[in-house]
Amino acid sequence: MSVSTRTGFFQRAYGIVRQIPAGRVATYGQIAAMLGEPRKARFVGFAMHSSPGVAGGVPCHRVVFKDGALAPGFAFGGPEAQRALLEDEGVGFLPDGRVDMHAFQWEA
DNA sequence: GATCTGACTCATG
DNA sequence: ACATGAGCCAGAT
Repeated sequence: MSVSTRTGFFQRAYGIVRQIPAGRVATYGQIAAMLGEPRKARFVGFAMHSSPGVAGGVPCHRVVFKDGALAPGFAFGGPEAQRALLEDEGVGFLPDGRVDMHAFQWEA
């Protein structure tokens, strides 16, 4: 039984998020789809909450809503901090305060 | 081990 | 355009 066989859905989610290059963002549903389970989009978010953090190799700040919006109130210190991190990586934001998915959504 | 909950998303009112 | 409901299923209590 390899680690992947474990229930560790979270662990697999981390694996996907870890592959998101800097200056790119992915949606929860997109990551879930990469796991082969597009219905578990919620758990991808949960995994981020429980994630070891950027220092742990999980740039959860690169994971956003399908709309390009950020998690309100649950992002590390607030969506503003998340936005700051993304902008620092070169991600552009729309006047609406959302990520420009049209230009920065990550494609495997 | 049943119940509740939830960083989502889609459909409907 | 915004609010609410429902579906999804694994983790926490």
